Amino acid sequence: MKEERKRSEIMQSALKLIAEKGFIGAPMAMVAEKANVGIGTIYHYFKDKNTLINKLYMELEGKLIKFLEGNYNEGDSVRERFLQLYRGVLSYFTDHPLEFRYMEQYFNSPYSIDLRRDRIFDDSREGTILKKLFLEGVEQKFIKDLPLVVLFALSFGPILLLLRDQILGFVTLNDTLIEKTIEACLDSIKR
Amino acid sequence: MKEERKRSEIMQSALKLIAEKGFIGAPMAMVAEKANVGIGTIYHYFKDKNTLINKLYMELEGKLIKFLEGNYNEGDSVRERFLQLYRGVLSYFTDHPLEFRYMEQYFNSPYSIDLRRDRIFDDSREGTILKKLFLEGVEQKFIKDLPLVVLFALSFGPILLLLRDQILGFVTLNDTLIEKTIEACLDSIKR
Amino acid sequence: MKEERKRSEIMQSALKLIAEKGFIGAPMAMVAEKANVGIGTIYHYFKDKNTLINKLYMELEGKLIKFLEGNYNEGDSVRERFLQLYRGVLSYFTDHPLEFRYMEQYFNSPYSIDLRRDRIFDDSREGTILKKLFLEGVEQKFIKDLPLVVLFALSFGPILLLLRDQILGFVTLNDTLIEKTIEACLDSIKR
Amino acid sequence: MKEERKRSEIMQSALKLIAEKGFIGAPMAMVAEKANVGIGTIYHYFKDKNTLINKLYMELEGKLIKFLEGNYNEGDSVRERFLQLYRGVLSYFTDHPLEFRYMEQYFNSPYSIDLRRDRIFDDSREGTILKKLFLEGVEQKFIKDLPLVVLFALSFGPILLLLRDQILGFVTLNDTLIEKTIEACLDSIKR
DNA sequence: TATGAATGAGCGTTCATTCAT
DNA sequence: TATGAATGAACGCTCATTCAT
Repeated sequence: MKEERKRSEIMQSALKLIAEKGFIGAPMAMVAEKANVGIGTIYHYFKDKNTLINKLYMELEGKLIKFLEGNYNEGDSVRERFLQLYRGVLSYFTDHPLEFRYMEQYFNSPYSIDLRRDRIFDDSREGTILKKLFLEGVEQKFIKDLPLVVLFALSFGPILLLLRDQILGFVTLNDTLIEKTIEACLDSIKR
Repeated sequence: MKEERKRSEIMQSALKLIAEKGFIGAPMAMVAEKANVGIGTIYHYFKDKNTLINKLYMELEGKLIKFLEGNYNEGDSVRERFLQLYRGVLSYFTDHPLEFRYMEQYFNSPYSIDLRRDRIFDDSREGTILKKLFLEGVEQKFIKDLPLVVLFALSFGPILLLLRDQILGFVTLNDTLIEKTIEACLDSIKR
Repeated sequence: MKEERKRSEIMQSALKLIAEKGFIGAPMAMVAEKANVGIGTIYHYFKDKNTLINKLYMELEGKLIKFLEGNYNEGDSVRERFLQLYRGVLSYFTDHPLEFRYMEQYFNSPYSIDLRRDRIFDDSREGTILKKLFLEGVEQKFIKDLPLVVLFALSFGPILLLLRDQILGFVTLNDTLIEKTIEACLDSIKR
Repeated sequence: MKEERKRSEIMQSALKLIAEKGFIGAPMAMVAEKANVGIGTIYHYFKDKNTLINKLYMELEGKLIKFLEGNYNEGDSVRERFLQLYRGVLSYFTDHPLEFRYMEQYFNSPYSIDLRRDRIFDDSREGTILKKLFLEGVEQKFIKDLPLVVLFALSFGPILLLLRDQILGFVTLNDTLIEKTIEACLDSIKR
């Protein structure tokens, strides 16, 4: 119990520091301090900084996927499922800005070398869902017949950019704006 | 003359190293070595590493804008001008992958703190052009009536993501694919 | 009983690790792991690492002396007793290479500060035996009249060097070679 | 000029500290301090601690060999040449106790892994001289017909042990004692 | 008695920056 | 102007030791 608490506090501390100041701005000593833990303690739970960073990423990714799956209803129309995914990503990261900043930095760093975003279409559950949704849409002639990477970029490129702007304080997205935006995303992949 | 050459070689060296290995992978000593210049010399041209990084970014941005302006024809239709801009960004960064990697890293780092992307709509020439184009499109009822940031995200979000994938080797974009993609981008902002 | 087993396994573990990897290559955690014992347990049996190392040395020394005494026959001639001691040391360490490596490292480290080799002539049983043998040989005009340290160095210097070479794999000593070698050692102290 | 002085002071500092306190007792910060040099400076001259230690060893070995060669006269009889070598080693290390302690520790550590004492018979000048001397002695039926390693051990084992005792203060060797000792060493390899 | 999570001083090393030449 | 030797703060990480269970 207690041990899991320490592990979790270390991860929280790392999440905050790295999200706010980047990997360099988050020395292990500072992570330890913010977690109210001795430096050595971190090394009981994580082999080294690299491992901490990767484990943290994987945990955050897991949480995101769980959330998206919770909102995803196989019975809905393709259109509705797309809108639901877009809405989900936007609302999840709006509620979890640190996680957005962290994941963004993670992808933009050598840490993600073995775990590139092309994973998005790998055989993980998340990858499968998205891939199947795209293929189903293409088959129904609802979605343009373009490569998956292109469809992905059209779908999520704008959303990721907007989330960034929102988290940095350049926009505030209200509900009607969000609906208009995700409709626009759909417009770009719709036939 | 000669002095300008040194300055330029330092910047080239920094560009390559940082684009390929990130800011951490580019210590000043290595930048100097790759530029065939003494370490101290860098500090004659740039106050410190921070300054070098910022100056380099500004230079790269300037080159990009110049290129885009060269391809931009005020006489063209709004539609054509959008397509031209999209095409321009895609082709410029396809030809200059190091610059793409550099700028991407720059935005994703504490170095860009004072120079946020909201500059895109500031009073620089580039900002003005893009802003005017969006406003003109909205006025003509050709473009959706959405905030500029949203329109920007819809326009360039997909393109930036695709460029990344292409540079990392996950896709290869041929001309017809490019045309389809930029049409799709236009679809998302078109009424 | 069981407690003694733990103590003994800790010592075995320390012996192996230190003999093979040196004092630095044998952290307490590793000693504990190899002994299938909790880290804390070591500290029940030994005050600290220093104590463990010293106790281990003393135990190994005791075993060696016991072995040498077993082969030592007061009734033999001085000459025979010398040869028997030389033979004993060679055969004991050939059969116990880890113990040789351990003791060698021990003497060559700050750990042995309080327990220098001059002990060899102290009032321990071993010291007494060797001292008496040298003195008896000198008195019988069989051994050169030299200081005890010198006689000791002449006797055992070559043997220790050879053992080292053998354990490291540079020589293999067979029985005839051993006999020739110990005769040569005797030649150096013989009148 | 000045640069070479710093390099040399770093080596002197390392020599003293390591000889007196061992490799662990000589942290880089202490080496730097004793050399009146910044920590970073050490790393200009030596890639890392390992390299410093190895370079230092090689330098000390070079000095020793030079000294021994200076005292070695090809025209002398085999007997005289042996005595001269023994005398040389004894007097060199008596005058340079730190170097003795350093080299002793070096051989007894993982640092010497790639540079084992079997080098003594390799094709370095030193190795060649000693090897030739042994072979010549054997051929002249002056020296026992034993493997080189054994002859080496008989010759230098006692001397190294005695030097150790002397440096630690357990004996003081005067000239007559030295002469008797090296004669005894010769006795062990003489036919 | 036995455990191992927790600790933090201390290590080797890096690197942006300075300054005498 | 150009250099690179010199610096030391700061980093990631190790490990002997403690102590609550």
